[in-house]
Amino acid sequence: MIRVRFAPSPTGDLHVGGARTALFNWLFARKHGGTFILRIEDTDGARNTEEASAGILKGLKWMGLDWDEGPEKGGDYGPYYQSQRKDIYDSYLAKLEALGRTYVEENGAVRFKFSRTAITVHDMVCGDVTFAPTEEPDMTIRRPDGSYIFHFVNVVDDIEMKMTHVFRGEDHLSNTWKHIDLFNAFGATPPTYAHIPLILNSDSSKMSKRDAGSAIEKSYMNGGFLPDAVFNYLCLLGWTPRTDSEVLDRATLTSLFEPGEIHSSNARFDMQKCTWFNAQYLRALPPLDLLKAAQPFLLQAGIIAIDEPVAAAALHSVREKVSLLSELPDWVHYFFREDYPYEDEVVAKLKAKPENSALLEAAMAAFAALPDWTESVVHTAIEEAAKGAGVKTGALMPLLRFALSGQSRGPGVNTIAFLLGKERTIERIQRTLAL
RNA sequence: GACCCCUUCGUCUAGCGGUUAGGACACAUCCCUUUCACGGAUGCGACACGAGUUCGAUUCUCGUAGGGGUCGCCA
Repeated sequence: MIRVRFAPSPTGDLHVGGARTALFNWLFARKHGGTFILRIEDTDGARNTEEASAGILKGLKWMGLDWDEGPEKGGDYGPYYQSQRKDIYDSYLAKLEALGRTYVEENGAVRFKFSRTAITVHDMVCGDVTFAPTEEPDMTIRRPDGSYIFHFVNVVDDIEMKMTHVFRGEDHLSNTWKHIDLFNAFGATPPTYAHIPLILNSDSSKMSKRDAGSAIEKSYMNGGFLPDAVFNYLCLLGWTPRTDSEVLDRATLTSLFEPGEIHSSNARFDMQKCTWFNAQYLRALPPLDLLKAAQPFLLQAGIIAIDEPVAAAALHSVREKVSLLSELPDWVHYFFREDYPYEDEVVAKLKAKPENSALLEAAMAAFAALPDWTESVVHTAIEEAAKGAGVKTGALMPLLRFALSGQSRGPGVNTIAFLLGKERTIERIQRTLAL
């Protein structure tokens, strides 16, 4: 039975590196029907905060990385906060003491005596990596105040929680021999490791919490990204599934996931490509799902969508024009207010030719005479109005677009008119004629 | 400084001894078109360097250079 874990330390928000680490663990667990555990490594009281811990849970949930054991969930190997596991660590320390593998510093800190033998890490990504007997000083595993250090608790918990595999950042590879030394001391079998490549900024520096685009909540949740898109893009940073398309849903990514295919070289984060993925997912969203996803951004822009089907249809009509949910309000606001603003330069164009008013009036008359109100009927009416006025359809369309939306770009004019309804369409033309 | 990992278009990558070195994002041009987009087509663009192994290296080996990581009483 496969058991994997994501073990963040709550020193800040969930960032893309952490999310990708969690993602690979999650994929592996889900693919093999294993257990995905969330363990909060809050052993450093001075640096950990509850807000950060909550933020990490929030980010994971948003990404759809649900855990089987851990905070809010429980499980047979809890507690899942290391700050609550002191008794367990004490007993493991006692084992080490009994083995004569520890000694106490003058100030009370406890150190673990390295075996000082060659240690080989068998890694699913990097292959076998052998470290020569170390010359480093023995490592501290407990602070003078009695709290424990990462390397120690990490190993103890991986033993206690029966982890079978560990996917973690490659920054841990150089320390893994220390962990194996501990596993060996405890007479435990180390998990199978997979050290995954780091995510770098576009300038090749390691992406960390404070870098632009690193925070899941701030950059992606609040930035108008869809979780599926970020999930998809992050999968492709360090792993290439053997498929033609790169746009793949969770089920496909899960079934295709192979740890052995994970790259061993670092990857730079490309916000443009991540945004492109988002655009792909945005377009594929059914209207009501799009509305649901866009609601927070509409609300933020002061748009209250009362008529859900119409709002959904309005959003749907511009779905191919945007890449982010946050861009949607600018494209649809005029559907939700009668005092929509007019773009200045288009007002100038409209007034530049006196005959424009006559064209708009012709269109208005044609609309008024319509017994039905569908997109195609509206379209035909516009064509005929243009014909009757002796101009091309293409000359009338922009005028109507501007009258109905105040903008020079948007969905098809017949679509706008249809969604507004006959009455509002006529009112808007009148409002524009009065400019 | 020591040790570890890595090195194909600007970026993400395919390639696992013989390919016109393929795809995606971005960019450029054209087509489509009532706008903006979408979509379609085309183009631009890479094997870090040096030895060796081999009939033949992007591919294997070793160096060099470059990048990243680790060496905490952070995780």
